[in-house]
Amino acid sequence: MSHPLDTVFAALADPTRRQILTMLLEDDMAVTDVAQPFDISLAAISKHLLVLSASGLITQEKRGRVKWCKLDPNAMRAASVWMQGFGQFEPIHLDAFERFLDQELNQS
Amino acid sequence: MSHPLDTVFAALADPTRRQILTMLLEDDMAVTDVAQPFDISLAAISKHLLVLSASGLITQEKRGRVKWCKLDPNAMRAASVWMQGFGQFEPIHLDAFERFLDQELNQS
DNA sequence: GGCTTATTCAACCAATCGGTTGACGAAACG
DNA sequence: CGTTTCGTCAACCGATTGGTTGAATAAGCC
Repeated sequence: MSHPLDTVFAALADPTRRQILTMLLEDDMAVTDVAQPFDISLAAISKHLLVLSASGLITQEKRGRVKWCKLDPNAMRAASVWMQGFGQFEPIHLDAFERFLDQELNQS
Repeated sequence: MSHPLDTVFAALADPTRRQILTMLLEDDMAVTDVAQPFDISLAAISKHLLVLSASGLITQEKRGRVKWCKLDPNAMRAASVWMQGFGQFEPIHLDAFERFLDQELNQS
């Protein structure tokens, strides 16, 4: 019975889990493949993935004997929105938007 | 020897600490005043504030016998940038930017 | 000087966390 | 069929966490 943001931020607080998330950014992965770059046990990785899916940061789908892990952007978006709600700093991706803006302005 | 994001996200994972941060959004506060809305001990609040300042989310300055707590946006910005670096979702404040964009495009 | 207020320190506690190991279940291979 | 591969489960471990209390420090007030 804890706030969703509790579990999302807690999940993000661990460097192994953050690295897993960045790996999943490239492509969906099976549990064993996720574990490959780390030198901790497969069981430990399995637990990390459980934490990530419990927080909603990833989803897991079992096809045959392999379980596929994929990013689910919703939870991280919620956390990001909470932060932005703070309004203490300029919106991110300003650069990208300015480039886009320049492009739009100069093409006509 | 942990990554800065470890401590920032860990600090954000606690609802009491997040509430303290939102309180500090209104104004700087003394430790005792921070503690007032919570029904946990002052010592517990003091520890929470230590966690927040260790992570860089707030700074504390002692003037006389009272210690003032104020938000420091840098740490949260770093965390927000990390999230946005994921690029899995539209940048927040898109609305504001689109309004700005429209304005720029239509004024010439 | 003596009381009061502000805050931290120190010791303790139960619960959670990140990791291990070994056994287990279930799907694929030959 | 037997074996290998994929992944989880269960029990355990030491460290950390969020809380408590009571004492200690330090600054302001009358």
